[in-house]
Amino acid sequence: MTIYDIAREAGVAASTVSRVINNRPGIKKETRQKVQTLLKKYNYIPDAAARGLVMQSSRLVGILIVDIRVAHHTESAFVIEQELTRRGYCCITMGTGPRDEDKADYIRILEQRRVEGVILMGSMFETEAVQESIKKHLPRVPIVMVNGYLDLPNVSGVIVDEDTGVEKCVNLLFARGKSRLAFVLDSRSPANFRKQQGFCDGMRRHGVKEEDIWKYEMKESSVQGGYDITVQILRERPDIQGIIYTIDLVAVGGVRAAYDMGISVPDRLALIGIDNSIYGEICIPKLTTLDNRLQDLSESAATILREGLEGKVQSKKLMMFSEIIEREST
Amino acid sequence: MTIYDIAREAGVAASTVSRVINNRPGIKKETRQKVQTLLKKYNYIPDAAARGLVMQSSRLVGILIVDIRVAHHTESAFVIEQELTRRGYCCITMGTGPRDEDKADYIRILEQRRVEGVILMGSMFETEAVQESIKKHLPRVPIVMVNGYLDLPNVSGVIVDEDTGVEKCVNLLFARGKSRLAFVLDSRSPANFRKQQGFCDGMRRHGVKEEDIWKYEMKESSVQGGYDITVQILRERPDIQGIIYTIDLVAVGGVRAAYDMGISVPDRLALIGIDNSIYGEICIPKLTTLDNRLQDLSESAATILREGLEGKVQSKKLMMFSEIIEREST
DNA sequence: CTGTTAGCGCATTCAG
DNA sequence: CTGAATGCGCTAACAG
Repeated sequence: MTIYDIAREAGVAASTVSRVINNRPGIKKETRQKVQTLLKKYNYIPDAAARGLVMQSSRLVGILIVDIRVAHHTESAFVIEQELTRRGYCCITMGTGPRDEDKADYIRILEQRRVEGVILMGSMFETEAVQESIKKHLPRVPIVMVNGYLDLPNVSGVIVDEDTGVEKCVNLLFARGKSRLAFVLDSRSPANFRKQQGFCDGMRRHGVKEEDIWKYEMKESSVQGGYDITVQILRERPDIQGIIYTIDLVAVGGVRAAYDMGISVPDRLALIGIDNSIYGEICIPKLTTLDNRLQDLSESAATILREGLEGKVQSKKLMMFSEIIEREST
Repeated sequence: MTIYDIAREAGVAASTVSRVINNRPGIKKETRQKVQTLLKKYNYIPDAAARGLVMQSSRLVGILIVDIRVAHHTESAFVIEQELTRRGYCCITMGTGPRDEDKADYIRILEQRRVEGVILMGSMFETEAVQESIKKHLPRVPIVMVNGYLDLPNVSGVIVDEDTGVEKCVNLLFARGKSRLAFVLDSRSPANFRKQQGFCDGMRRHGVKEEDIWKYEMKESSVQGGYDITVQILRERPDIQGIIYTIDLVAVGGVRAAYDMGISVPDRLALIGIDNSIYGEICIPKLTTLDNRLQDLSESAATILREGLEGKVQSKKLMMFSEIIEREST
């Protein structure tokens, strides 16, 4: 069913049908009526591709997420999609997978679909390959990174100061009398390295010697992974007093490990996660966590992208501040 | 940058460029070389909309999810997207929101984008309005529902027998010596009503009188909501011995409520959730749960949709069997 | 082996 | 107020 089919049956020209569809003025009432009846009769819906072709605009926004199973990323995507959908854009979100070349390739796919704006979710997109792909394929399309940044004229970033946030966590633990601390990295994302940097800075500021700044890295970012690494840490360093994890999901595995080993939290061991996710509210004791304010981050990202879509200024770098939510594990 | 721009600079016709792009045979090696060099030079990527228009095919698959924040739905979407992307389709997933008219409207949006296949995630799409919208807008496009079904010639459903699954949960609790049981409904989806039905059937089969089949419904599907309703249940029925929740997320709220009220799990109170989600592994004690095998469900859904995309048979109804994973809460 | 022509479905001139 | 003609970027059929 095309406008021509409708036009023929209505005994008018295709352009008239087009005018009716787009509510253009200057159509006789009866003609408009007649056409509209037919449109309804055949459940006619214009082809977005054809319309986009002639209008030179797709009204499409791409949201790229490395892994849509990661809770805090879908939370963000939800907020952003809501806002942009309200503004008349059609948000298509896609999972790229962790491989760098695939992430870059999805930039190409977005060019192919002629998106008018892009959201990049998470610091995992802060890579050379992605940067090059943007330069190649989407050098003029407004792009906003959530918790990440790339130095390109059309890319904006909304980031949270997780480094100083983690430093504050270190301070909190010291204030609670815990000074022998470890840091657990769940995956090698730029954001996580920033967190680790904050940990090291905090420890140094407290006069801890370099060899007593304990850093651990895990194989798999999961509850089980958090469990395993925590057991290992407790074996290697029986006198440890506190652990900071890059992500709640992994920290709750640590809570369980402590429980199974008969180590009381927070008395003997204090635990802190990051993200202020639902996981931290489930476990017993409830997890102290660094709130990186993803909700606010996402809203800002949506706003900045909207401005970009409307042709306003680009390439902002917005910084937000994280804060500790102290619960039962410290 | 269009094929015409490339063609002009290469001194050939547009169709030649098109042939090179699509690896058509019968092009002189040098010509192909010359064109390819230019394609690379300008990072040329064909416009999917224009190509789709003339090829009468979009290679687009739509995945509709009511709320992308719901973990088990994104888990499913992840699996399906992986499979279909591997087959050369471009998956666009969108969050519809809970309102019935919005869900129906997204069917229209998918028609507008001329998708070639659709995944509907969850039983929430099992509504009159969605059914009508499919009849109106996508009567010929293969559609697969994950854990749901609509009786339409182009719609297939992969569903899990959660009703008999819940009945098995009832049996388990009776086997553990628990006979005074309650059922908690977290939201009014068809799947949840099926679960409740299974609960009632199971109770009746054990000779429980109708007035002793306790059913509760909550306002908000969340950990806190599960906490609140559990406190309420324990107040109203101090002698209760077991609770089955429609979803793990809510059940873990119940675990916490029991903990705070000093009620030992599972000795005095047994708790069961549904979904076999990560939440159940986090809480202490670990949650016994009904595994509805979403992974398998999703893989089957992807396979069926793929067959539909390839023009094979449609409108299957595939049933899978859930099974109890007993952990520490029963 | 390559160029010319036509048309996918639509919106937008420009005439009338 | 409406129709005919044109072109968006691309592929395919047909010539040559």
